[in-house]
Amino acid sequence: MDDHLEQKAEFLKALAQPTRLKILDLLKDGERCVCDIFPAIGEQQSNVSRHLQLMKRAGVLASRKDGLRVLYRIKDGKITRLLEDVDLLFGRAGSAKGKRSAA
Amino acid sequence: MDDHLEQKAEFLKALAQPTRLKILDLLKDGERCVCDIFPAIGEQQSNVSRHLQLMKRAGVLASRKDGLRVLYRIKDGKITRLLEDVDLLFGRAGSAKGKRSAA
DNA sequence: AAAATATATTACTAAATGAGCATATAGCGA
DNA sequence: TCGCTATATGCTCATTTAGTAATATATTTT
Repeated sequence: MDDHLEQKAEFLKALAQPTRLKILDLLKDGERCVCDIFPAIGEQQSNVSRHLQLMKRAGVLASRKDGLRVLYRIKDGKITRLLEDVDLLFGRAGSAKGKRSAA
Repeated sequence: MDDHLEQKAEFLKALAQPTRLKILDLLKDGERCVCDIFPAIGEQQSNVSRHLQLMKRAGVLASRKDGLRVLYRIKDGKITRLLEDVDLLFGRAGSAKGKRSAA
């Protein structure tokens, strides 16, 4: 039972960081390779790679290889929903893209 | 826009810690004073007090005074839902109490 | 007003975190 | 095979974090 707590905390912690939120915001539109992500958010490749690993270990992301690249994606649509729900808590609709019904 | 990211990260971070998850698990049944919380989760009063402050600042909790005591509560039912949704992600129903429909 | 109770705050310590830079590893094309 | 590109991994540094213990600040009761 305490084990579950740890896992839950780890999962939430994986979401709870600005750089990672930026990455997730990109990935909500579909899978992307590291080479796309790090320029898009203005962080170093190594830094982004680490954040991706961390989120993967926490169960937030999944990945697959495509030749040289590694494509990352959000593991479960529910996670995207979750993040949108957090936005709603702050009276924020999603970041103007890929929104759902609005109610 | 980056401001919102920070706020979102702070909010999620406030949830992403085992001791705080224990506190939230207690509070989902209703408001509680510090004096009830800290023995219930086996942490020091000062430690719990600081976690409560942190969650309050992050917008997770609200509080009111009742005589000597301070009663804390989860600020918005949506937050409780959010935490339940995280449980569902791990194939966990809520912690056996106060569950909703079960989907 | 003094004692008792509940909560918040401060100072300290150990551990975790995020970022940078350099380097290692893996897969592709010549 | 060699070089080129993409990703992952050490290593270090500065900062943040969770916890403890001690103390300060209410608020109630006597």
